[in-house]
Amino acid sequence: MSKTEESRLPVGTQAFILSKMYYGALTKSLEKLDIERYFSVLYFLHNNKNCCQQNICDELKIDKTAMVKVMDYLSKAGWVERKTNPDDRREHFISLSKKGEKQTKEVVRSFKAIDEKAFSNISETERKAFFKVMFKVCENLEKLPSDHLTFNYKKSK
Amino acid sequence: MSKTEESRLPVGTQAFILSKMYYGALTKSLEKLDIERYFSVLYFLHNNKNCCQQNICDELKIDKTAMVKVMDYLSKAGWVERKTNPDDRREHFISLSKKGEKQTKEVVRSFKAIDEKAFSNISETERKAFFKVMFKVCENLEKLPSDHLTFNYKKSK
DNA sequence: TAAAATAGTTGGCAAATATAACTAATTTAA
DNA sequence: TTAAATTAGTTATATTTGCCAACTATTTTA
Repeated sequence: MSKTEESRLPVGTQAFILSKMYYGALTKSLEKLDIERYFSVLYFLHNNKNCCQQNICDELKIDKTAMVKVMDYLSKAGWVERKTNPDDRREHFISLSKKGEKQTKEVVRSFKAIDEKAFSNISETERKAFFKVMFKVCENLEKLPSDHLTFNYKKSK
Repeated sequence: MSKTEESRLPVGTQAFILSKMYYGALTKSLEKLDIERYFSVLYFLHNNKNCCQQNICDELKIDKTAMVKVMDYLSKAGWVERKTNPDDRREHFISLSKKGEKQTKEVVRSFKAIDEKAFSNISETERKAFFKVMFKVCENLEKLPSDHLTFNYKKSK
């Protein structure tokens, strides 16, 4: 199972595999809820109050037209509410509803439980170092020229 | 940009973001090719001879019905060939064609170039430790009960 | 104050993901 | 040793996602 440096998968591929397994486990552990998608958005909203859709798009690298559908789904299910920002009426503040707030606690618990299990045999030091590198890699990747990426403010033609 | 331990995203979410940025950059850097998808499969085939479709599915966590479409796409484009394994005629060995072999070198170069840039300001030691943790996390996640995951041999009902 | 940029929306299309049901070949276990 | 179970690959289908172009409303800029 262990790979040599030569044959190991590229970091992007390995990260994608990790995320697929992670969401498989997460979705399984949350199947009793009345929604079955977009848990990462709820996690984000739990930690970020008064953000608008574009903020979520930027942080989670989700396309803004996809975000409309996410919000339709979550507000229809009664988890989130959209409120126009009075100081910039283009923006819609997104907040968890009473129900969403309550249920999201369960979502966050599941996320943390799976993180816990994912790092079960890994020391605190190693885990911190791992995330430090992960953030650096993301920062580096953000600088590279990129295709169809998610925040389509301006078309490159 | 740096996160506290409390507010940082779950590892699965962060890995997914990383992979989206990674593939954005990769796709951009390979846009001159006559294919525009499934580069990770080609990378895998470059390092693994005489594998059948299921091997690729298992390693890259891709559903086997999706793999059929991947193989249709790549063989139609003339990059790969399917050959029945004479020792187990259920299996189709997948190999790179002459053209695929040649072009995949370019794909592998691009992967390695982006990995290089992704880890540009990260030491060799840190990088190795990072991948070690990444593999451990994947191993841990593999053990968890999981939904609709990709290798659907047996239905859990 | 006209032009440019931004937040969000809509509609459409291609691709990704998952399920169910199938064929053919091989392995297993009674 | 053969009937049952499993496996590799395929087909068909439905749903979701990702991306683009075009649009409205609002705010920023020059």
